[in-house]
Amino acid sequence: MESPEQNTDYLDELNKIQRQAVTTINGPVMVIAGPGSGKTRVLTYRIAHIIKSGVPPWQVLALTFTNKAAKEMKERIEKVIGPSANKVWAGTFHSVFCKILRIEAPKIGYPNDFTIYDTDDCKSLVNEITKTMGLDPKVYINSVVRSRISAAKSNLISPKAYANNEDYMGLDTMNKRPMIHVIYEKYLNKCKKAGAMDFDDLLLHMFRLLHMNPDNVRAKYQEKFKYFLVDEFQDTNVLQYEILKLFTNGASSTRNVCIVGDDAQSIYSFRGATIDNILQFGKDYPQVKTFKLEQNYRSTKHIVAAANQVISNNANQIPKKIWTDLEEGNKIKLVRAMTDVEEGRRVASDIIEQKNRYNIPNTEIAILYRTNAQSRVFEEHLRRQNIPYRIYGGLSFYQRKEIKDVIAYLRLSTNSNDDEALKRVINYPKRGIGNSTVALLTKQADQDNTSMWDSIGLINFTARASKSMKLFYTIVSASKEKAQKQDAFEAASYIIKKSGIIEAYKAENTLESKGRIDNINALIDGIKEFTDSDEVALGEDENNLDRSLSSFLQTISLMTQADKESEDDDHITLLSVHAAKGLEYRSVFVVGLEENLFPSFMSMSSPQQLDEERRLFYVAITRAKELLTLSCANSRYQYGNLVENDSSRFLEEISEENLDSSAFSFKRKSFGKTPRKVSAGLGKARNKPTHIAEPENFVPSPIKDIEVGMRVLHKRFGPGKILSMDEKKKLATIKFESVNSPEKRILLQYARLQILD
DNA sequence: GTAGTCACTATTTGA
DNA sequence: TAGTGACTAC
Repeated sequence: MESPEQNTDYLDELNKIQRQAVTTINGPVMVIAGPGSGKTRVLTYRIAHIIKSGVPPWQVLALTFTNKAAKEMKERIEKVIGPSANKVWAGTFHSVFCKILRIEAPKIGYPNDFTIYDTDDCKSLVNEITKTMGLDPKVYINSVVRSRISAAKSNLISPKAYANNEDYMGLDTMNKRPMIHVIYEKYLNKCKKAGAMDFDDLLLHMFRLLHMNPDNVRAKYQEKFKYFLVDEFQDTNVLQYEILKLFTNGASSTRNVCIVGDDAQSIYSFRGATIDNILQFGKDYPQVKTFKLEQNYRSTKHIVAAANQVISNNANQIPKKIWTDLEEGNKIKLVRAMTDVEEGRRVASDIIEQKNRYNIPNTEIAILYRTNAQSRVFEEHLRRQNIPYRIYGGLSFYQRKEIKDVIAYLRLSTNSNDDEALKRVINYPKRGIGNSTVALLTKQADQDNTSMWDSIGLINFTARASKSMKLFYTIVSASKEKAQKQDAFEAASYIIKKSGIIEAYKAENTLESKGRIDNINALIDGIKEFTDSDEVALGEDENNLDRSLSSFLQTISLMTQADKESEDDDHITLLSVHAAKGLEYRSVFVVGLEENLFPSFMSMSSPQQLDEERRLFYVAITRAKELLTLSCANSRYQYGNLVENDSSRFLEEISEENLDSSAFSFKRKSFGKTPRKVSAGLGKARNKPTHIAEPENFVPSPIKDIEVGMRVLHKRFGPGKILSMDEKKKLATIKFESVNSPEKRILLQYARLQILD
């Protein structure tokens, strides 16, 4: 362990205000950190400084929003203080609370091995509840119900409080959904029975634990953690802030809490974040010392000036002025294209030009858009120009079907009450447990108010179902035992083998199924890595590593795709503005700057929402270090229609002197108009057809002429050969040439084929 | 169980 | 337009 008087060279790397923010380690501190102001540096050096001053690392709790931010922070602390850095409790809100709940869950009526329900599980659960309640799924729209429940949780409103809350009930009644509070109550109940928590619950139950304070557990953690840091505080919701207060505000707490944030970069109010927390912090911690980091080390003068101009149009902000010492740099370039296709083409050719002229590597270039759907045109042109690219967002590894299936088995083995996992795999691989049997099970469990697993023994199934059920029961029982006794890798290997999933895919024997098997093997490798690693989740005792399967499952539930991103690849990056927060690139393209797109048409109705769009634009342009290009199109295809929009009002908020004079100035007619629909259905030539057949030439042949061995054309699958057919000429087995799947069974009556030769 | 059809919908997204 | 979920008919 380092001695306190060790060198503090790192302080020399900080400016005066940064240094104050780093060295004022006692008492409440608020750091308002503009973009590029060295926020992460302050945060990490502050932690290093705390530890250098003699505080044991495990007394420091640092909370972030993304795993990536947490990881980066840890790595940077390690550079300053060495390997003891990994004793710091640094992680996302969810992962840290998950760790604590894993130890304390029994105090609030949950098992240690609780499962974490992901979004799909929640969807399925809400579906089941609305169905059994006989509610119309068109009225009780799944996503709406879930977001209402989530909002209630994030604002600490219980089902009972919900039912008595005029605002919530008023809105629900107005939308003809007065039963949401009942769904909410059932939802909580079902999760409890299943020993499951959704993402919001990790926060909610953390709150309940500290609030209800069984066995005086609050004192334990107030005793344990002496120094608190919260990153991106502007993105916290009410619940998160209340938890922070419970941690820091008690009698035995020293209230050494530092929050870091930027009200101008708050872009998540749509999911419950509230800037009020920043304002409230000053009231709750009146002795707070505030530091404003206003010097920007990232961007050149033109970019910083533009950012200031844009954000000054917002009402209500903490006053500050971002400035930079860096050079003037290039002016901001505007690209005005006629169509979205032209926009894509010009951005791609500009990228080539920049790479040549300024020698910018691909990894230092990013295209930022408001909606993910915009990425397609850019992909096409980048591909055409042979520029390698990668898109952020999309299906993560853990969301793939085969991985979810395997994980469902693993989940069931550590917590057999996990109904969602059970429903997923009870008949996968197929073992003859059909819908009616599952329905029977659901009903019984509902009646007895138990889990489906516990109901299995109580039902008189038909002979066939009973046999299948016994098989399933044996598999899971054996798996449960392994999960108890062995480490994650050993248990998982056994369970996966026992489940028969790999055999099922092997039997399919297609390219696709081979890929799925590869993915399952990759998962097994991942589990091996987890078991061998010494960075596994900390148990009760920091030196005692928890290598159990349930620990593994809880860890991966909180991971996302971005977490396993390989950074050394040579590619440019395409991502939404939201996803770009916290990142920086030498050259940034912000595209689609049109009214109704950016700002989004969804945000036109209220000034508050428009301000959030403006903050989003502010975040977008401040990602750029040297080169910033803003582009818009006169017309673009949206939902299959050609739509004309004025260029974005945000462009007019940037002064001419910061803009490239070679670009022509903008004349817009008026804001706030709905998009003009120009024409419909002209999009035919835009995208290459995904199928091979030419629809124009397609003439289906009469069924009677079709024979085994013929080469035929299918409208969607293209040419193929008929391998076999039943006598009545109803069903044909066809091998298509162009499709990666081997044989398809086609009903001739419906599918229509054209004989080719 | 599966292929095909129909109707519907359409920000942003972390864990 | 494109993707999805529900439904249907074998």
